[in-house]
Amino acid sequence: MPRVSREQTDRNRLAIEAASAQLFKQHGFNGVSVSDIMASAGLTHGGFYGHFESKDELAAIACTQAFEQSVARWQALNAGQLDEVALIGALADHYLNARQCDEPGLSCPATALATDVARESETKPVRKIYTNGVKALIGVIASFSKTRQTKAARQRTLTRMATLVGALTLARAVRGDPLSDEILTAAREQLRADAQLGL
Amino acid sequence: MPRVSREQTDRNRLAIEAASAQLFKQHGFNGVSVSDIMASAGLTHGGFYGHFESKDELAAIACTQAFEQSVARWQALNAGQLDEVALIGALADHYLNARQCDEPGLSCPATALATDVARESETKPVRKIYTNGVKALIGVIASFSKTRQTKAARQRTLTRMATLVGALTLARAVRGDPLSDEILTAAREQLRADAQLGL
DNA sequence: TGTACATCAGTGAACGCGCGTTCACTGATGTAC
DNA sequence: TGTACATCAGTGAACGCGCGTTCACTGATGTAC
Repeated sequence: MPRVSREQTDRNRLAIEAASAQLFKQHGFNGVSVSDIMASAGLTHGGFYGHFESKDELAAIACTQAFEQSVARWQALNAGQLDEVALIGALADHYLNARQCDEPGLSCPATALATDVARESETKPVRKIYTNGVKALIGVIASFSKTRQTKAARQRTLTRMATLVGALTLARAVRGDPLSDEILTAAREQLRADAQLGL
Repeated sequence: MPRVSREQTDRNRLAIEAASAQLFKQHGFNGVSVSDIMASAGLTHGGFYGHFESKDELAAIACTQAFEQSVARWQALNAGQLDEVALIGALADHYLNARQCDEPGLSCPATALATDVARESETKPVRKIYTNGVKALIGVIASFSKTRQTKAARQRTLTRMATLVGALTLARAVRGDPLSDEILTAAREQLRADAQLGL
């Protein structure tokens, strides 16, 4: 039943991008085939190269979009008139829960794609995209604080980011064991407690 | 030039195990082929199945050995008469440095294999091995403290583990950018500072 | 507005390739005498 | 200790399979008149 209207073509492209972002985060770049992605978008594999140059190009696009979505979600936490302590608590609750843990496809690329990106060659576009994405997320955490960004504050911000990523990474890897939830809860409460102390 | 002495056979098996542990940590379970592993051990791929049932079986063995090595290294930090603050500082220095960051093959499986393990089916042996390995590492951190393990202490221990894993994971993914070193340094100093405060 | 036709999005077979695994074979090792 | 032979660790070709990518084809869409 080819060919398809221009509007449908655009919708198909968006569907491919959305499906790939989800699948890449869930199974990694090498754990997903072009056929998997196209099937998930309701198409067959052959049409892929009408939309994208290569699987690598789509990976870069999907990574970009995934970070944009994550940054927007983090910024949305800042919509109310919350102070830093409440914002860090809200971020910890948002990031470290069972749903994020069980559904990497719907979750943050900073954690879901970290190891995949690290294993890509440094010349691949996705490396720079990932780095910029992480910088943007770190920027959102920093923006939660209304005071001047001292060296100590910067250090705390980077460590918070590391704790968020590490707790979710570990919780996923030990999923099925009570330790998984225990790690999420511990990091959540510790981040909140440390913020409370004004560290 | 087959066949080979029994001693050589044993040495070959050990070489395969060592090579695979290194390659799996570096490139992930699916990023390494049986041929890669055998070549890295100085052999050809066909002999693999004389030593192991399957690639999965070797993955489980390699994961077990990698954790044993990591646990031993962490425990070795405790050989002196250091107090908890000094031990946490020593662990942070050991875990969060450029060498660990640049050489995942020589590094800790808790970080290097986390995402790979998370993507394996829950029925695969490597899942349980990984979980037990992480528990052992957490146990070593807990053993650094000479006081009773309160709920707060347990929470701090789990968060420390998360921070170590997250900082190394992120530093690897943004390698090539100054942010990489900045994250390692920040987490290292923050872990030390928090320990100093007796948290 | 209606018709004739060029365009091109999507299909599915096909490509070369590398994967995990199997297996017939080789020839040095290990053993029985 | 020396010899004859069975064993079996390692080799490399081969298996079926799925990968990323290409391409001839189809037929509804979009356009020129």
